[in-house]
Formats: sequence, structure tokens, C-alpha cells
Amino acid sequence: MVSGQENYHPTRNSNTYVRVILPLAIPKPYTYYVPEELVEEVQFGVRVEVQFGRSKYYTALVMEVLTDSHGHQLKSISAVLDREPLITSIQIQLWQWMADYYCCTLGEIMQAALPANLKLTSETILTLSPDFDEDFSDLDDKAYMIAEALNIQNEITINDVQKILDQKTVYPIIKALLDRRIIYLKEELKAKYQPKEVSCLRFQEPYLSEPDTLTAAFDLTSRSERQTQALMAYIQLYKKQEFVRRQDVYKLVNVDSSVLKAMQKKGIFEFYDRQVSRLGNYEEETVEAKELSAQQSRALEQLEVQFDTKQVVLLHGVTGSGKTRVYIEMMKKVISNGGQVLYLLPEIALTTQIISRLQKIFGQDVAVYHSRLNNQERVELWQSVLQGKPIMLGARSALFMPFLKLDLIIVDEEHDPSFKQNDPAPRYQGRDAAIFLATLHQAKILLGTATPSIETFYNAKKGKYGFVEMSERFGGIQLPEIIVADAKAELQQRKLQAHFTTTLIDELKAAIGRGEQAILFQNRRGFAPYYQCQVCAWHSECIHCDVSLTYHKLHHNLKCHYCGYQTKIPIACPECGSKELTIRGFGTEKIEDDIQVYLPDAKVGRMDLDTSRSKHSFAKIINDFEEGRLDILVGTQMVTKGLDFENVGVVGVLSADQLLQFPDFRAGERAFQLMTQVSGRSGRKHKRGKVVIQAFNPQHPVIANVVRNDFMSLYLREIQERQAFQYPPYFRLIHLTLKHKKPNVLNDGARLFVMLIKEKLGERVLGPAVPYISRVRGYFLLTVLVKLEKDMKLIRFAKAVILDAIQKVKAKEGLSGVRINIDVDPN
DNA sequence: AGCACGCCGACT
DNA sequence: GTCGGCGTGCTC
Repeated sequence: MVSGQENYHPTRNSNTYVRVILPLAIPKPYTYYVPEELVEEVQFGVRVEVQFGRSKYYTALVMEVLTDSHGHQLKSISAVLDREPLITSIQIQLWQWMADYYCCTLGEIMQAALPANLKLTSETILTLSPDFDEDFSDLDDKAYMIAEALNIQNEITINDVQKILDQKTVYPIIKALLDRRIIYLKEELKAKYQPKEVSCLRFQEPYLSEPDTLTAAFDLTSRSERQTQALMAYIQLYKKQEFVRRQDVYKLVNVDSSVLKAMQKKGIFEFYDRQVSRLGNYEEETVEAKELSAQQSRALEQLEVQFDTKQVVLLHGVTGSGKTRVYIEMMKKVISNGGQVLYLLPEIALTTQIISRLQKIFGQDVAVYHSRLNNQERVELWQSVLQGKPIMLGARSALFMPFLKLDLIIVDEEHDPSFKQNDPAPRYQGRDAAIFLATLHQAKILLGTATPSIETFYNAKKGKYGFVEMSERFGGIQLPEIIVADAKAELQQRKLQAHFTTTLIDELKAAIGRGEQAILFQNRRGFAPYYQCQVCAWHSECIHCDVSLTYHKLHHNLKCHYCGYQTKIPIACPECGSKELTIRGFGTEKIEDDIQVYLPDAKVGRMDLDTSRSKHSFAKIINDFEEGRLDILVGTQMVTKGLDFENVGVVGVLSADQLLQFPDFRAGERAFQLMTQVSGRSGRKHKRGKVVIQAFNPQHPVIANVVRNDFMSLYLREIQERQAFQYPPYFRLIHLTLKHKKPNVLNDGARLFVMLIKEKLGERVLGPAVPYISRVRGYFLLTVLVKLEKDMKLIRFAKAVILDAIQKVKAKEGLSGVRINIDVDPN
């Protein structure tokens, strides 16, 4: 691993080569030579260590073993890192499809797919040369600082050097030190995954194989009470456990390592290390799932029929109809046949509620892939799937797991926008990628939701997908009563109090009076509080991004939600000097405060991105609410997903207008989904719930659809608009974002780019346009939208045209710094 | 993504 | 003059 010179092989004595994927955003795979001694070890799917460029080493993944080099001057691989393939051939097919379809590189897919600890990059390490006599006298300041740091620390990285010198370009200095033989460089590729080991003990011979000799062991310990206790403890433990940890013995009886060590010397025990899993074992008893309701049995039968002819089936079940119970039944069947199941959920719906529900039934068979796992745990999860773990529960990236025999995929909350990854690449739609994955495995895929996406419903209507409906709530409870509160009328009658209509306040009071709880939903996007000068209307903006800074009460400062920039609240207006600065707009924090004014006795909690950053506070709020320590829960989207509370009498949607006015062709669909989903949180175990929707425009057709739970009307209206305005599912979209630090360079780049693609695609190209947020992190942005008829050939052609145009813009002098991101099927 | 090379402004 | 910034091209 220590770098010599360029790693070209001196003699060719094998004719084996490998095509590898490097974990980088470079477009194509690279070929390396396999030296004779490694030929036996290389195979598809293992990782190899390769030198790439002059000094860097990477772990690359073998996607193909070849016998011909195509005449290139090749470097050799320096090591093979795995005995068994880490990935399956199906995964490579999925990756290739994704790279192709979503216009990104295989390296980018590999980055997203492999757990961090399985992909390694070397790091350059500096050490002091042994022959350097520590005579610092003729070194300049910078060299001196580095030499001194090395004197103290022995080894430092390039990054450290940059920090020490506080400058970006450090190579000339390092080179000078290297030339003068003051330092050495080495490249280190550290194995980041380490299996966890625990110290265990077992009997030495003859006790191990001849239990009757144990009396002799007892004789040996007879003079020590603690040793006798330890011996009995061990005997007790090893009868019921596969292996006995030293810790287990310590826990059972009051002995420590000195006691066990003494017994080791006497020839009774020996110690050994044993690899154990970091993934917690589910140790509780599993329980039988509840009886199926009539509707659930019916749905199951219909699913079976549909799956006979269709690979994809949409299960449209109203909120509270008990879809999960149906999934459980399907999963049982699959795993009893030895198949694997992938259960995908939006990240924020991946709560302890659903996890423990599945674990109660499937116990150890469920693995959960969530964002809080550490890197070591991710590796172990990966390996457990390779060993045939039956159920994988996770957010979209769980689809990258190495399934061997995947028979069923469930995409729950199919409509949820978070299945789409927007940034960074790969910008993929998890639900759609899962459908392709199902095709590769010839697995069934079930899309479940109470509010289907327009695209999915369209496919179901056209017969491309199967369709099953569950229209009653479990237990026969009625869907909630939805009241629309006319905020405009109340405003005119001067009845509106802050952000609350009297209708909502009255319902909240009544519910709390009955001992029930309430949820208030506020979509935060574009609606966060900001600081404004009362005199000149100045308001604070981010210095890197084209957005207002959001006021945060907790830290009493202003924050940018795009780049994280923070600043203090100005004492006076920087424009006019006035000290009359106030908070405008309202987010969840403001609502939490204001509601207290009207309901002073209510205990109010808040759940949004800020309060749930740490897993604990998130769980705590949910727990407090579940157990009745809170009366009202104020929240963003989070409250709409994956949570079931038993005592919620009222749900309030604070501003339907904000949802409906969103400048996006999916605004209507999204507003319907969100309002329907939050409404579903209302309703007690045996009692019908209420929902209050506040709107300044209560006549909006989408609100009427929500009130009547009339998805069909929404669908018919939406689909017409989509057709008329050339949107999915009738047309395919490709969204391009161009970025550059200098606006005029960006403009030039955009002009050239649009000209190039318009040449081939004509009027299908719209833009360039200045996006709603025109600057992020110091980069100016322009967007281009391409609308394509649903024609595979045309779409493939368009992608090629776009990729080609990007190359041409890059090649143009002065424009090479313009970055162009491709987003296929954007959200 | 690094990293080298080459060109250019602003400092000892 | 040269140090350090940035644009450009290449990596099996």
C-alpha cells in the first residue's frame, strides 16, 4: 500500500484483466492488468485495490474479468480484497440501468449503493524522514511549521497541512520538503470495516470433551470461593448459550478478570475472541398477527389474482384501512418459500411504530436500514442480506442491498415525494428503480397508498399495473368529518385571531375539553418566519443564497435553510437604521407560541426538522404525545407519516392556500395527498374524528376533493391538465440545472447549451429560466426543462443530445467551469 | 474526485 | 521577480 512509483507491471505473465468501477464520478469503467499471483483470486463482484492517477489508491469493484486488454498501457491491481463477491450480477444490471436512465456515472451509483466502509480512498500521509537531523535552521516559515508538527505528531495528512498553513495549495511546499529529503510520503488505504469481537471463554481439555472430569476442576477451585462460583456460573451459561462471554460471567457472579485469569493458569478455562454482530438481536417472543378483517382477506385474494398477470399492483386503501396487515400476510408467504422481501418506506415514516410492529411478528427476520446506522452496522446489514436475511425494511437506498432471491417488494406510501433523490447524483426515483429491480428478480411489487400519485394511478387505469382497492377503515370507523374554515370571511368579519379561525379554536377547545388531543399541521416550505424592518421593509437575506434568512427562536438567530449560514439578529435595520424590526410570516415555532395565547391551559409540543434532529427528542415528543402528556402537537410533514395516535379528536390544517399555490405542476396532487394524509391522523379508536381545513380560498376544487375523499375527481381533473400542458404521465421531463459563480459565464454557458439542444430537440426545450431560488452557496443558477413525448427512442436520443451538449459546453474555452446537472423525472 | 500543469494578478 | 489563485485536462 505504500506508494512506489507508477504501478505498471514489469512483465506480462498472465492474460487476465479486470474492468472495474471506481467510486468516482468518471464516466466509464477502467481496465487493469491482473498479475499472475492474483489471477486465482479475482472474480466478478470482489473489490480490488488499484492505483488511479499518480498517487491515489482506491477500492474498485470488479464488474468483469477479461482476457484481452485492447492494447492499452495498463496498471496492475495491487490486491484483491474479498474472497466472495460483495455484489450480485443483478445489482450490476440495476446499476447500469440506473446510470443510463438517470444520466449519471456508475461510480456515482456505486457511491450511493455501497456502505461507506466498503469503499476506501487512500490518504496521503507525511512522515519525517529518519535521516533528517532536526536542523530546522535553514527552513522557511512554512516548512518549519510542518517539520515541527511532524516532530510532535509523527504522521500528518495533507488535510492537516492545509489546516496548519491555512492555505489551499500545499503541494509546492510538500514537494520542496520531499526534494530536500526532510519528509517521506506514503499512501494509506485503511480497512475501515472491522468486525466486532468479544472476549469469550471455554473449557480447556479434558473438560471440554469429557464432562465427567469436571469434578477434578471443582477440586482445583475448592480453595477459592470466587473461582468455584465462576465455574458454576460458566456451567450454567454454556448450557443455554452458544458461547460464553467473559462479560456474561462477570454479570452473573461477582468476579473479575483476575479470577478468570487464575483459572486459565490452572488449566480450566481458555480465552478466545469471537466475532459478533453489531446488529441488535430481537429477543422478545414473536406474536401471531391479528386476524384479517373481511376487507383485508378480500384484498389479499384480489392481490393474488392480480399478481397472476401483473408484476406491479397498486393497492389503494383509505387511511386506516389496515394495509400493513395485508403486507404482513404477503410477506409471510414469501419468506415461507425461502424468498426475500424488500419493504420500502419514506425515511420519515420509518418510525419505531412500524419497525416494532414488524419485529413483533417476524422477529429476527427483519433487518432495518435507516439513516442512523453507523458505517460498521451498514456493512453488517449488507452481509446479512447476502446471507439471505428475509426482510429488509428501509428508505429508498435499501434497494441497493445485495438480494439473492428477492420475491416481493412493497413500496409503502408510494406517492411520497421523498422516494425521489434530488441531489446529489444519482438523482433517482426509488419507487421506479424498485420496479426495475423487481423485473430483474422477476419479483412482485406492491405499491400501497391512500393517495396514489397521478402517474401510478394512470398506469393502473391503463391496465399496466394491477389494481386493488380497500375503501373502508379498519373496524368500520367512519372517515373524519372535514370542516372547511373560511379564513377570508373571518378576516373580513374581524374574527380571525392571528393564524387561527374561530372554527378551529372552537374545535380545539371542545376536543381538549373532551380529553382528546389535536394535531396542527403547517407546511413550512416558503412559509418560514423572517425578520423585517417595519419602516423600510428591509429583510435579512443569505449572503450565499437567494433566500430570506429564517428566524429561529431557539437560538435567537437567523439561519439559511439552504446552506446553513447563520447570523445574529441585527440591532438596527442596516438600510435605514430603524430599530423597529419584527418577525413576519409564521412557521411551526410561531404557531406553537401563538396557540398558547388562545388555549393557555393546553400543553403544546412541536415536531419538525429542528426538534427531531436528534433521534431522542423525536422519540420523546412522540412518546409524550402518545401517553397524553401533550394536548396539541404542532408539526410539519412529519406528522403526516407513519404515526398512529389513538386519541386524536381534531386535526387542523393551518393554511391550505400555501399548499395549493405552490408553483409546481404537482401542487394540486401534493396538496390533496398532504391534506388527506393529515386528516387520516384524526379519529379515535371507536370515534369519528374531525378535521378543520383553514383556507382563504375555500372554494378551491382540491379542497372539495379532500372533503369528499374523492380521489377520482381529483385524478380526472389533474390528468386532463397534465395532458393539456404536456406533463407526466403523458410527457417525460428532464430538468437541467446550470451553475456557475459568475453570472455572465453562466449566461454564456446556458445560451450555448440551449442552442445546442434546441438544434436537435426544438420546441421541447424550455428555458433557460431563472429559478425561484436563483443563487445557492455562492453559485448562480439557471434551469432548463425538456418535455418529451413518451417514446423510448426519442427519450434515449434526447439524453444523448443533452450529454453531448454538456461535453461541448465543457470543451468550450472559458465555459468549462459551468456545471450542468441532469435530473430525469424530476419531482 | 484528485492532482498536475500552466497562465495570470499582487505582493515580499 | 515569485507566491498563490484559478482554469483545464487526464486518470486504465
